[in-house]
Amino acid sequence: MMTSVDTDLIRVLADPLRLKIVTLLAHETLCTTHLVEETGARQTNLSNHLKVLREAGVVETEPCGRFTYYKLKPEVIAALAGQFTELAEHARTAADRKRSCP
Amino acid sequence: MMTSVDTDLIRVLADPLRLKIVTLLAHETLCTTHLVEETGARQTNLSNHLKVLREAGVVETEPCGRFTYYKLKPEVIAALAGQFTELAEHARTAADRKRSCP
DNA sequence: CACTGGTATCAGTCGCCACTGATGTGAGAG
DNA sequence: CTCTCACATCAGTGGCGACTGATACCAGTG
Repeated sequence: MMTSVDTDLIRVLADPLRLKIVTLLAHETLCTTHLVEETGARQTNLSNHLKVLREAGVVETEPCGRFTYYKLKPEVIAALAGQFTELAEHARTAADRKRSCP
Repeated sequence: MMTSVDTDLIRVLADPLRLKIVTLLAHETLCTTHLVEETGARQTNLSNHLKVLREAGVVETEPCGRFTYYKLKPEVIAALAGQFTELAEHARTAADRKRSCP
């Protein structure tokens, strides 16, 4: 059985601005305006990144009048953490399993 | 205090081929030739990625005659897993902390 | 209805990075 | 020594994606 990590999910989180967004949302549920203030990025740019995060299932939206609240989905991050933990566990014993030189 | 995840480390792992390498090394300590067989990638390409992983401190090298063994550093992956776990923990209570609309 | 403000979408530009072929290096084998 | 093989480095190229301005959309307000 092959312990593997979701590549697409990591690629989504690999962008500095997106990771910043995720970090902010991990502490507080915010709407786009707040994120513009916090990150200093343009609204268009931020909206693009939020779309990526939404389509990746990392965040959820909750409309509130004219505003749109974004909140992080903890189970997605937790699942990723689990995959890395499993990988690290495997790696601890990988030094013993050394394939011989061809 | 701000729970944050190492962006550079994630960016290193965000490449499909590099993640494949990391996954393989998590199960077995291998040398470049093995990785060429397993991934099907060119030796040059693979060597470039291994350099990135080396400089990021994700893998260690161990010379063995003409061969070079690569092994994963478990503590790096474990640290990353810990950061995501912490982030997920925070996110579980983030729904309660909703900043009011401006 | 018109107007304002929050958010999403569109089309275009630009820079970074993954991949390539060619070449360099260094250790064993003969 | 020479030759071979494992691996690293170099220079060049192509494509994806982050960012931008302009614009469309939609919900409240008056």
